[in-house]
Amino acid sequence: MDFDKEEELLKAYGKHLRILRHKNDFSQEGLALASGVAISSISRIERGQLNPTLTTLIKIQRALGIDQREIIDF
Amino acid sequence: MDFDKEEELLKAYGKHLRILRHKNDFSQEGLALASGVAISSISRIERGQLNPTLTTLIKIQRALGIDQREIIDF
DNA sequence: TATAAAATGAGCAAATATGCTTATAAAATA
DNA sequence: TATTTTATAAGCATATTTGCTCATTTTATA
Repeated sequence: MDFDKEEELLKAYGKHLRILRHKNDFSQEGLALASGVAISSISRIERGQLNPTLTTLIKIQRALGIDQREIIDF
Repeated sequence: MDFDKEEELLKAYGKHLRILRHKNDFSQEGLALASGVAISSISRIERGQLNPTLTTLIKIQRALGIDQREIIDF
């Protein structure tokens, strides 16, 4: 990352994910159960403390029932 | 991952990335230099051996000069 | 306000991503 | 065919992701 700091990018992504989650009426716990991703990971991703892997993103995207493109459109 | 195996998903993603890279006229080395992602990582991602993080995906997307959505549309 | 639900925080272990290097192999081109 | 470019492979060290658990805090609701 040379333009943005990685830190800022992850924070921005966290906000995006939180909005998606709320829009689709999930609590962190509900999303964790539906996706198979640990609630602690979801919490950390939303706070910009974790840099999720592709498969984690796809698990979340599928659980939310959204389009693949939407998960990264932030 | 309950429907697909994670392995298959990463393979499918690797194919997608390779196509994007060729479409934009990059060698693995060129993409590595442009993105700051190690060539060994790029090679492993394309072969489905590595589960890239969000920031790695974004670095590659930016280097390729493509839309954010395109990097995950596979 | 009191209670319940939702989210954060911290710490641990295990698995894995990343970058680096060197050696080979495969593919493209002169 | 010979040369060069491109890609694979493997191994190592380091950093980080992930899941787990428990305690605490914050937010929503009765």
